[in-house]
Amino acid sequence: MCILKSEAAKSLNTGELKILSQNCVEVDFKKDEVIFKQNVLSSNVIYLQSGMVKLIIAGPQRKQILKIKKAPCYIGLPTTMGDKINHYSAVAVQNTRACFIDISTFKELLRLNPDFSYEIIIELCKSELDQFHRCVNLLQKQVFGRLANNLIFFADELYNSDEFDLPLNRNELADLVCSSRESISRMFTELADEKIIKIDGKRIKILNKEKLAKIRDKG
DNA sequence: GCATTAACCACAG
DNA sequence: CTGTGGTTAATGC
Repeated sequence: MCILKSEAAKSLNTGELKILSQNCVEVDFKKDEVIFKQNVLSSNVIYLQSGMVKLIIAGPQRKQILKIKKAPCYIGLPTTMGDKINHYSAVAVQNTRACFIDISTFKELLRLNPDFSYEIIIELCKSELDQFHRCVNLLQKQVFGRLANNLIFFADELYNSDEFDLPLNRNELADLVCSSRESISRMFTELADEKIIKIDGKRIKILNKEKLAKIRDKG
């Protein structure tokens, strides 16, 4: 049962787990497949079992990548609990296995089991703090700082390695840091010239993390 | 004024 | 899909 792996689900008893497993469906997604779509009615909370996903919202001007999320985690909690329709879309960035949990089942478990609810609240709070920081970064830093910030996030949080394949193309990176495709290109070549990173297509290697961190902090 | 930052356009691999 | 050059607008000494 996939959900067993979730931190929150550890606090469920056998009966509750049974309720969960009977109202939960596992689905595999290939890279670029849409897991859920903005503006459509949503009735599931989704637990990511493996893989990686980008959350995208269509803004007033252009689209915006909200966040890259890596399994194991829940996605769509705010968008499913907060309203009837999805406020953003989720698209697989790599092959991903997800578990769809019926919203009424999920609510029932929240009601039945305080430990489960507690874990969910913790996750949501962490995520909100995260968003606050992201918001300030986006508003107060220049593009270089925002890009460096995300490169370090990829290395430290997503891949646990200083060498990795970018989960996004240049255009999407621009959508992530509120910039333009051209600026991202230029910055990559500049960072490479200064031997701070090495680039080969989507392959990135961070050569000088101290300098990169300095760029991130200075903005 | 002059420099810097970064977006938009166009064109080329 | 990417990289580069030219242009341009906004902002800050």
